[in-house]
Amino acid sequence: MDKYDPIKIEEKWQKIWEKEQAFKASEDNLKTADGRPRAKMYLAEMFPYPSGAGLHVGHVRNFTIVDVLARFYRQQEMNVLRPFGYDTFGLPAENYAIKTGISPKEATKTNIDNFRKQAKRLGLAIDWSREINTSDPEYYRWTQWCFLQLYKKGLAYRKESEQWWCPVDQTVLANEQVEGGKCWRCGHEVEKKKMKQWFFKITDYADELLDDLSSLDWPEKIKVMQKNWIGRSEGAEIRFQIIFSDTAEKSRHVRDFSAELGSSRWDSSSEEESQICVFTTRPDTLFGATFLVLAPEHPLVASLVTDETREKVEAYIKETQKKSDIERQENKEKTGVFTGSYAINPATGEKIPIWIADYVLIGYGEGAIMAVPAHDERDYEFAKKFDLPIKTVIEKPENSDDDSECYGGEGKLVNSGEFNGRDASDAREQIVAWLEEQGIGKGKVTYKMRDWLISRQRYWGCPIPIAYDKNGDPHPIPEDQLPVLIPEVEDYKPDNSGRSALAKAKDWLKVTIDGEEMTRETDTLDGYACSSWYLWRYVSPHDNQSAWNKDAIKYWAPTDIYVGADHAVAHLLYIRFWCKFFADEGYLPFREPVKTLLYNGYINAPDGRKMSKSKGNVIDPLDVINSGYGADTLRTYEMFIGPYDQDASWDTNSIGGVYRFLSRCWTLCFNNNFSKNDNNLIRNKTIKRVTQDLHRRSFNTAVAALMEYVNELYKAGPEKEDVIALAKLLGPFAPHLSAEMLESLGADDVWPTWDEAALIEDEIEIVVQVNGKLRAKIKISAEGAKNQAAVESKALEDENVQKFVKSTPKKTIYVERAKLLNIVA
RNA sequence: GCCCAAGUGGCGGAAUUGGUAUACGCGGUGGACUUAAAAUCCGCUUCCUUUACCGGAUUAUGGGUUCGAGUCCCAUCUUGGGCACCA
Repeated sequence: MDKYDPIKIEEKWQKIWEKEQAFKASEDNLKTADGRPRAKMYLAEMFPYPSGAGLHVGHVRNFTIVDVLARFYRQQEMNVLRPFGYDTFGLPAENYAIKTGISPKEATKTNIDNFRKQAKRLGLAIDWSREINTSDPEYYRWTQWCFLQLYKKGLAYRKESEQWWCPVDQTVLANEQVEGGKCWRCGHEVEKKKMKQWFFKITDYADELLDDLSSLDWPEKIKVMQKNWIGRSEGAEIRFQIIFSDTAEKSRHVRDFSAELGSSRWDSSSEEESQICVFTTRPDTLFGATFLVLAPEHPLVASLVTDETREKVEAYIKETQKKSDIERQENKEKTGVFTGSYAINPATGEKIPIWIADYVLIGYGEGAIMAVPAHDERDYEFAKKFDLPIKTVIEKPENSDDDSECYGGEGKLVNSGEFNGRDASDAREQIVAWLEEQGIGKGKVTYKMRDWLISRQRYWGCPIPIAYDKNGDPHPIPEDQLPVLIPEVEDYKPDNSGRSALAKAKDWLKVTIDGEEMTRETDTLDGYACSSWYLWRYVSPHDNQSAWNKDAIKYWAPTDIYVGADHAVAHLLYIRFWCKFFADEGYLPFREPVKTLLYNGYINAPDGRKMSKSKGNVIDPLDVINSGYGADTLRTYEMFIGPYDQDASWDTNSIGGVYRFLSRCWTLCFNNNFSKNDNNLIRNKTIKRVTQDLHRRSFNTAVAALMEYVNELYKAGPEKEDVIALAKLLGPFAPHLSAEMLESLGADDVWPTWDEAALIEDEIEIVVQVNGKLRAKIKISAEGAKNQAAVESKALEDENVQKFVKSTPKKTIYVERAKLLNIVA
């Protein structure tokens, strides 16, 4: 018998699979060989960014999860689509180009070739004919088409606004790409910069994106993150009449913040300029509003200051501007100044002071609040510090254990005029109705989510298919002129003009549309736009008539299982947004792109820290394969390492155990020493366990079950049938070894089924407890186990049981399902 | 601060519906084979007591419900993740 030589057999099978295009998917593959219908199954991982460093062990885990499921469903004779692609636009390739002069296009090609070669060595069951690459003009032509569809419907628009700007990468960033005030790519602190930018109007779908979360088979933590990100709050906007102080500046020097806020909320008549609009989720506490607070950037501030307060207010505003957003977030100590003016609480008619403070944010709600210190933590803190009145309007219920001075809960209204005695929850609606009657407010919903900023001032991205006429007005590039190709340039470096390197391609900039000379847009699209539709491209990746073929999409999509480890609120929100948009446009027959989302954990270095080049603790999967372990061991090890959705640390010793296990599988098959032993029980048990474990995605215990099976076959001696079952069950984890074994055994790879009857044992072991403590194990016939009295009398015969049961038992509990008898003595 | 998840041997982890806690693997240890080592094969390996059996303790800590709790409830501690002045 030859020794198990993974390198040899893996090369052999990879060649065979390549030649036979073994995993090519077709929507015509509807029936099994014996005529039963095949269900479709579409699985994908989040496609990788092919970095120069090649595959790392995290990719292997991610790809293997998809592969195990793909092969499992395939062996169960389903029609499986399992494609692969590359997310290739982005900063690393461009920064590499700036450093080395090698074009991003060239570097990307090299990296893809390397990635593909490495992925193939894992033995993945991929339909390689469907490979896609987002920086391929054949692909980004359709990204541009998608943009134009959004543009046509007004969901891609341009506006001037303050945006996050990374001074290192010299580009703006989406809110989703700013992590803790820092650039997600380079980690440098971001700044605000006012620029005219392109946006996608994701906020149009805020409600649906929120509501549909409940129907998704996604991890709860992702749903919560998306819910928080959308940040829907229901409440009311209320207008407060301003009493201008005599010395308050009447000639308005209202600064223009309307662009900043993306609306014309404050482009208003003089009547509205004498009012302050606030947003609140607690209109029921209106009677307790004892002052107003405006964000320092609020445009009305300039007209509220008086001669006495001007100096202080201006100093405060200056101080706030100096602070970075991070500093503002870090320092929670309340600060603020009085403007000098007052407003009227519309409910009480009382005159209340107007303050400014940086704990009120200009970007949320109305940039102004009514402060109810008795029932809001922050307002309470502020009122205490500046000695402002606190007025209770909600009575704390008597049974409440909340003993803080500031009560934010529910209760009955007091000090609230005609609303006294009402429940706060009812009063919310009633007060809003009253405000509407009075014409001074209305019910309103606000969201934390902002529109998706998609402009990037970078070279290596999908050009935005827009050109500008002489007046600077945008025009879409006609669809028949797509793709707008990325021009070749000498120097990829952005300058600080706020324009990408595309601006350096002078000839490319000129374009004629409808006989008119225009200048092309030089911004490129956020890479997330390119990945927002790729799951649909996979169904017809080479279609040159449409982004995706309607029949193919109807058959394959939506994606049944999508596996990733990142992008909870960016990519995973964007694909849902595009899906809903294209469903509205009639291009998709479903409104959610992914049925089941699996979110796998990371693999850390043996010391538990993140793997990184700088720490020198990176495990290279190719080294693991080439060291002699092979891909099957690597794959099986990464499935055995722990639950797929938890982080795990690499253990260099443990992988040896998996290799030993596969070697033992090999030995069982190839030492030509089959016995005639009856292993029906353990074989059927194992088939059942592995099948059920795979259905519930418990990959680590499925491998453990196979290990136990092999250990038992070593002891008992295997029948040929036992080894055939083993080879089939190994298929998802160790496909090369499985194929080699099945070939030698002359068997197909169809997933085995178990015989429930074979699982019934002749003699059953019953656990006997006395007062819940294990005291004996007795054996009884299957027939006897059905009879509680028989089990009891047998148990009481046991010497050890007798030691603990001195008199007649008070009670006995027999659980046949658990094979357990508990005697209460 | 708020929300969520988790805490089980020396280590990674298992226990699917409240029913034998510690499966499987690593590490350790003893033996077989070998001149020897590696590889391989066969044992043992939660802790305490014990040559062994028997027994006792144990799933972060403290209570509770139950015939029976790693699993359910309450409180506390620790770790990880998310959100973080969002009115």
